[in-house]
Amino acid sequence: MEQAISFTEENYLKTIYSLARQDKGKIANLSIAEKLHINPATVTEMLKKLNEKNLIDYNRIDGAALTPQGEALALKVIRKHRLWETFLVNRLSFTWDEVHEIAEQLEHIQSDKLIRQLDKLLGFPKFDPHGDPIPDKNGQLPQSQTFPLVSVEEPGTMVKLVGVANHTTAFLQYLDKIKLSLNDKIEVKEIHEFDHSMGIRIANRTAIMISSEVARNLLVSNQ
Amino acid sequence: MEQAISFTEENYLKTIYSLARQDKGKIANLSIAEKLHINPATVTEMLKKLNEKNLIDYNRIDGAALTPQGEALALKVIRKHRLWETFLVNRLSFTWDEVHEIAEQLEHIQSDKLIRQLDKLLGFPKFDPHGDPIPDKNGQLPQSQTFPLVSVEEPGTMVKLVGVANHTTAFLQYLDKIKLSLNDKIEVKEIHEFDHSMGIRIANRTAIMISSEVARNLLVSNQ
DNA sequence: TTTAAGTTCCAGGCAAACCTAATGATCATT
DNA sequence: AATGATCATTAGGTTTGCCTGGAACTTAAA
Repeated sequence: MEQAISFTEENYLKTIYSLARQDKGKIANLSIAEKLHINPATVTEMLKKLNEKNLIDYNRIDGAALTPQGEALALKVIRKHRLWETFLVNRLSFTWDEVHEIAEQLEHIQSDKLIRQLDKLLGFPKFDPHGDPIPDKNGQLPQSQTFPLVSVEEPGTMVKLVGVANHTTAFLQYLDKIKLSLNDKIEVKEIHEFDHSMGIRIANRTAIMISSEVARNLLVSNQ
Repeated sequence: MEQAISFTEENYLKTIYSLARQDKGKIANLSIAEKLHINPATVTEMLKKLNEKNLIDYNRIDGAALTPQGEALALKVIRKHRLWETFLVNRLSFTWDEVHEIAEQLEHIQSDKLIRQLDKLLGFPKFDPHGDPIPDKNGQLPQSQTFPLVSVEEPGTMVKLVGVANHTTAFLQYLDKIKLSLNDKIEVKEIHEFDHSMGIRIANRTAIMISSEVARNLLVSNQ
């Protein structure tokens, strides 16, 4: 019994997956409704349907959690999304703030061979242009110990930008403006207690100031 | 007033375009219904809708014909389809009998920049893996004077395979089996009057027999 | 125990894309 | 000019997928 999954259903699974990452645990109806900008009643309906299809475990008290099948499907969609983003940036000269919407369409294309070959063409990338990990064909996420820049407490610390936690066009274009790119080295020069703003040097250039909000959205690793 | 076009509507436009190529002129309701395997009443409904949107000129007596806008849209979809097929074969190692269904999905992705960049990546190809002409970004089709092999009347004629008129998996796999590929040289050795079957030599190999049905679906050019 | 927050149930709606069955129009031929 | 064949249209449904608002319920905290 091959059950077809609609675009909408795939998007719900993706949303539940990403909320579960953040919130650790079962997902409330309302948080899905807010994220997707739809009515909570609509969410209830869909959650019941996904529960029927064994893609989530759902009850009114605990909320929703992906079943293994649901998680596999969510990871597959995420894999496709991130591979397509990588393709768009690496092969078709898109900038990192342009690719999300197109990838939202491309992620629903159904063809296992297509995604396998695309992965191969791109050289089996582990991270997409935003630094997000790309699940492999078995749904395994590459490990990376990243942390938000804002959590650095010692001036003088050197880190490397490996990802962003905010994918909005506005934020990405801000990074372009301050000429901060993935894999750039960042040295924390000063940390201001009162607002957690930071002075940083990017790739040994002149130091600049960034707000704690920005620092919160920059994911970095040691060295 | 940007009016959204659904997948289904795009498919109707494509169908009308291709029928107009064959049948020269206005398209009857019934021929669309047969091609898409749907009920004529359904077709009537959709044709009225497309007429409303000024994508076709339609009345019950003459049938349907694409307006300039409708033709431009049809050509755009065909362009996308054929560029994606080219990408799949040239970059992702697909065979020519595997690509149609995936391209049917990919052709509906909306992004002008995507298709422009894809075209560039592929080196602005003029023909897809089946030899079908790819419309350029202005909807212009490259010219090529091809004719079906079956129309050759003189034994000894040398031609080149430049396309196929039948895109079914069965036919394409038959061509693979007899090791006939695009751009192969074909020499017509003998023509049998009674059934129009032909003896041909492909790329100077041993001669083989093909039926007139096969010869009808092989598009060739001189030299 | 009351209230607020969250969830669900219910009734309903809407659009897209398809169907059947009956009716209507057109045309070729006699 | 009549007739029958063919094709198109109308009318009335169905299904799928998505959505809404409002009433009612549950739960947990004040």
